[in-house]
Amino acid sequence: MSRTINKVMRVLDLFSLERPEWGVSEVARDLKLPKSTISELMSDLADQRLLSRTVKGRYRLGWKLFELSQTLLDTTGFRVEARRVMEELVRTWGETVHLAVLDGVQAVYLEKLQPIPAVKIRITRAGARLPAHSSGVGKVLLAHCEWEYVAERLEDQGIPELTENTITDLDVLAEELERVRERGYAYDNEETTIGLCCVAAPIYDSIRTVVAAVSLSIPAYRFCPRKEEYTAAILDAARRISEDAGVKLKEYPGYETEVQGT
Amino acid sequence: MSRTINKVMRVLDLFSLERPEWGVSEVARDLKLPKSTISELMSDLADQRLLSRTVKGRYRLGWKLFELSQTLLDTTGFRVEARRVMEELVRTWGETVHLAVLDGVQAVYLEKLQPIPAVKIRITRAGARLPAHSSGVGKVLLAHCEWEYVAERLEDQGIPELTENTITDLDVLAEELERVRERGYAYDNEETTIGLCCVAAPIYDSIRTVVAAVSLSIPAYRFCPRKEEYTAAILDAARRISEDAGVKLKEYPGYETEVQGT
DNA sequence: GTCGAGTGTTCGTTATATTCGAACATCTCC
DNA sequence: GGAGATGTTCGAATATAACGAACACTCGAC
Repeated sequence: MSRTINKVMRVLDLFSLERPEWGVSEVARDLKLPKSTISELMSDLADQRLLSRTVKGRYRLGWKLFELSQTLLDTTGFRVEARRVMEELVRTWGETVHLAVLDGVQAVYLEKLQPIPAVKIRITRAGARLPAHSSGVGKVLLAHCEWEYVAERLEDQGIPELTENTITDLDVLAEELERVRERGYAYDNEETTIGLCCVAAPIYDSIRTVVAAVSLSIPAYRFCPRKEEYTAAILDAARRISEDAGVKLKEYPGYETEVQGT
Repeated sequence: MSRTINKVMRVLDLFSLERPEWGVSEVARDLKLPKSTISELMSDLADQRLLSRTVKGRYRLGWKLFELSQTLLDTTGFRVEARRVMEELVRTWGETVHLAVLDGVQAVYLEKLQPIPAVKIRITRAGARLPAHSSGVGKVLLAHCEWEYVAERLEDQGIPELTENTITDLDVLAEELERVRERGYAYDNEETTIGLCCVAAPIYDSIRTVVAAVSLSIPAYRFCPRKEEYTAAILDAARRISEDAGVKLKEYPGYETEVQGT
């Protein structure tokens, strides 16, 4: 593993919402590396526009990152249609809608659409990265990976327990993912946040690979009595986004109770 | 300059709208470097999530880029208010609105809002990077940099002539930027694309530094007769976005001076 | 105004980590 | 089945990033 690349990422990862601006000395202190090393590194990163210099010789993230991110987004097929369908979901149900992809064994949230008087959901936002095993979208995405790979990565990285409902046992998770695969959708039963439930369904691309997941996130007391309606709604949404990608999914898994073989 | 970082950027820059997926051999051939070097490099980048592996061992840009880009955007103060005001501009005038920042001597477009029956503007999109000297937003942004710096960079990188109206002479550009500074806004008189005009105004942050620019882009035949109205509109928009950033700009440059023809 | 502690940057040498070609394991398509 | 792709692994040679010290500079306290 390239030491330079590793260091670059450690530097970039320091920049956060709370702390969007760093000086060379601060970074060097935080990473316990010589000032000179960091100075040269950050200077190089600024030359490449991965960082940008502020007036006072300090640094912020650079616009090159936005550029690259934008070509990534613009070449992500389902995004436009997903956005359209998600807006419709918010209008119809007045609840928060999420769109996420899988990265390793973590869910990266691409979009978060909220109704106007929104229930505050703290932990998610576009660009957030959350452990996949505890959320609706995450479980949908994990369910369509090779279990071998998932199990290995989870054991390496640990299986954080976000609430008392979070599944932290590998065997239990395996069963849960099997269930998700069979029915074609996943519930989050207050596994990420107490008081918050969620239904999620997979988005397929033209070669029938699961590429993303959408979900409705709803306070538990409102969710439980109308579970079936929400489930039907998110399945329909996911199906429409998938179909827009090119292939008719006549037997969209879960929608007509057909099970997709693996 | 770190050779590794340089190589990383050359690799990342290959990924484009037209070609969002690359294999190791393709990259190696394109960059004229040994396969093994590229293989290890791209493998490292994938480990860091700057790239992601597709099913067939090829690579796409990784979601880490989106993550970083998102924290950059979320820590960019003017963006939310800018978006609001821009939407209003589109509704009111039915024309395309751009928001851009300066990166070196190039303008990076953060946002492009179009009316429903849009005049097709090919070269801009969110995430696009264009030479600053030829556009309205670009000239506004350059006008508020040190001329020394701008001149040096332009001489290094060359001053591309996008249309017959593009300013390609450094002295002429210096005068133009002086004029832009004085009046507080810039015109693009078919300097980027023939047939397309533009008015742009600067966005200030709380310490009165120019951090971005907004513009109205309008077909020449529609623009010329109503130049003054458009100018007043974009100045008002820029002022409102700036004021939202914290400081009252009682004497927002150009706002209370008379609008002059070019 | 002056000092001192902070900042970011530059430099030269050393050792380390990247590089590269060849060999390897797969895969795809005639 | 084989020819030509692909991506990956390996070890040795070398170029490259790391480091500490010295530098120039800014800022605030006194």
